[in-house]
Amino acid sequence: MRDVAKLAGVSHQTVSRVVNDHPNVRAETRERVLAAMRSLNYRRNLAARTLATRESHTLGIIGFETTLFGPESMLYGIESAARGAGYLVSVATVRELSHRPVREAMDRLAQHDVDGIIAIAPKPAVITALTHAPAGLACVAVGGANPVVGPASGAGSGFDQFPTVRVDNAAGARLATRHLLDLGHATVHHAAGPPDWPEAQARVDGWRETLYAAGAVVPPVTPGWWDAAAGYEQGRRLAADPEVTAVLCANDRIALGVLRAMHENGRRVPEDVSVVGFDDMPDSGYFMPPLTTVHQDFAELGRRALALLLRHMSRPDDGAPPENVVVAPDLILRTSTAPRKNR
Amino acid sequence: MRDVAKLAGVSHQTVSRVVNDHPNVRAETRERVLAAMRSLNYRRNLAARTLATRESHTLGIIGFETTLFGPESMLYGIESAARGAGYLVSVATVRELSHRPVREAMDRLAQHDVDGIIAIAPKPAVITALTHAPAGLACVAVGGANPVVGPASGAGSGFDQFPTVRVDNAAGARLATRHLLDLGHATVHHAAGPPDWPEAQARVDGWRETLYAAGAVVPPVTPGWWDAAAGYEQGRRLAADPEVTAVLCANDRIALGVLRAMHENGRRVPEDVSVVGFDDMPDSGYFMPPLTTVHQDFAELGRRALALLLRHMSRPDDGAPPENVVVAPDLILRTSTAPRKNR
DNA sequence: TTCGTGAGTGTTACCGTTCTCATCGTGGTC
DNA sequence: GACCACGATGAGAACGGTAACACTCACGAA
Repeated sequence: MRDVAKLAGVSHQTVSRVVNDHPNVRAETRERVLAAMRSLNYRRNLAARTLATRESHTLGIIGFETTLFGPESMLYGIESAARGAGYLVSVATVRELSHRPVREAMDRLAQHDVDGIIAIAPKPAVITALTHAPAGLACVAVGGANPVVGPASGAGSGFDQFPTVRVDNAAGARLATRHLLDLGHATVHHAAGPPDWPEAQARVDGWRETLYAAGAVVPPVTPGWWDAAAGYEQGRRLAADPEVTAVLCANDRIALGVLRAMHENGRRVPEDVSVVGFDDMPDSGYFMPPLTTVHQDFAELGRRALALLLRHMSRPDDGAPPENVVVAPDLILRTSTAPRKNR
Repeated sequence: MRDVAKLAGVSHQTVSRVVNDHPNVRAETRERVLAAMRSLNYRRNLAARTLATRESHTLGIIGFETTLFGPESMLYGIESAARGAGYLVSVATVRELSHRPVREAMDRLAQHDVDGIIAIAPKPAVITALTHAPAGLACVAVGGANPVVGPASGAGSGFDQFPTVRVDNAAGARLATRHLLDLGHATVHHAAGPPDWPEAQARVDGWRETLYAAGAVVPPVTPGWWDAAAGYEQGRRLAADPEVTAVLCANDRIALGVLRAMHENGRRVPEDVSVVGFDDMPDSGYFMPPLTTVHQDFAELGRRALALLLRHMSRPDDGAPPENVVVAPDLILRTSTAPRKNR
């Protein structure tokens, strides 16, 4: 910068003004500085800027060290939006969604002076860990359960401390369950996800609630995981039960496993059993049969999270309660669901 | 740091020595400084350190803004290895794998003072863009085609300029094709990926080469993409042709589409047609039928890339030719392949 | 004329480290 | 006893920007 200043015959401060688009610079001077910058191939040093301003123009993302479809897509949504806003994105992953690792990840990001953090926070431990963020470091949580509405969203839940963005999982489950009931199924079984994930729990809740409201029997739920292997296990159990005519799966990968288990047991989908997924992964339209599923727009979720973070950063602690954005999912009808057969 | 120095009754320089584990500090002094650091909850400011040392302890990753299974998994492999080596990882994605966007991504990372860059570089344009990296910025490319062996790997290809890590795609395709021929299939058809991706092309090459060596007919190849929709299109064509008894798919998602097309056309897998995939995605064992496929260890690829980058960073431009690591894939046998039926 | 005002510019300090070099004991060597 | 090497420490100058403030005009109002 000193060299640029010398070449342009101005002070380094004027160069700084040009770089930062400060209005009070004569057009001719600006031009001269720009020319000097070009000819010296000048690039401003962000480390120095960070040191002086305490703004790194870098955002941190805390993610789960596993390739789950949702988090991935969000990462891209966030990154591309961040790029547009002039931020670079740094990633810190955790092998386990518990307090300690998340805090370490946060410390690592904080040490690198990130201006804000977006945590992909499917489990409550992540949110509580976020509570210990250094003062002044803006955080947003994305994913997880639906915030409890009304006065019940008490202290300590995190929802009253951080802006959050999430999909209305319960609503998605309701949509899907309702759809199956409307097709004439007496009740709907559920191939659940891991019970300690609020997202999975919210889907259970939405499902159970809908059955209850319809006066249908609520079948028992067994704990699972998010992949096809777990879905297959659950599917074998469900396929063996002749009462089962409709299954809501906690995500598409589970549905894939269920589909396979049904097939192996000679239960045709959708003729004998209807199956619904959750997520709408890019290929679920090519399952056998193409999967009716609840669509979540993860990229949009990422963009919303970024927007929220940026807003939160610009007006730190204004006393207003944090925003909790909830995105509505919708049901994609394909051919894995059909009216219940007459027996 | 000044505060810590004052509290410990030493100079800031001594604090710096303690922080950096410099040997020449009396044990008792070190202890006093550490105590002061603890009581003031001191954390060193990385921006200042970066400014002084020109080392940011941050690595950049250039990725493709699409959720493809491989790149995802590599990201995690790299990140977790980088963490172990004391680096933070920043991500810059590109919407398009051409020169301009990649260069912009690189500039963005360079401006943030990354110490090195790992580019997920499935297309040659990425590598040529890397050629324009600022001097002294270490780069490693991961993915893409197999480096040409022997003197043919001429100038300009990039392989002679950057360390690279990749899976031997041609070998994987050979493995799979050989397997199908060994099962008695007269020839093997190929549901290809995008022809402008060297990885897809290398798979075509390995496949064609094996057929040729076996004296089998080499069926024509039509261009595709990496997803199930494209696989379905190709699958419909293949299913309509009674000559087709074995299909090698350029990846598992394509295989999913092919499987579905076969099913719709009444061609049973594996009884009538054998199908092999490529990648070994976590759920491909739950396709119908479970997919025989070529396994790639993406996480390992990421780790290797990081190791290479670190080595490259520590001894810049030693004149030695860059290393090109090639990882061998292996074939996972499941039930989508079977001996050819007698007709 | 005199003064205030605001645009355009320069001066100096400061952000929190590390680097280079100087200083001061201390003990071993000749 | 003089000399030297070395361990332990400190002082000051970078590193490359931005912030705060001072200064100089030109111009319009009092």
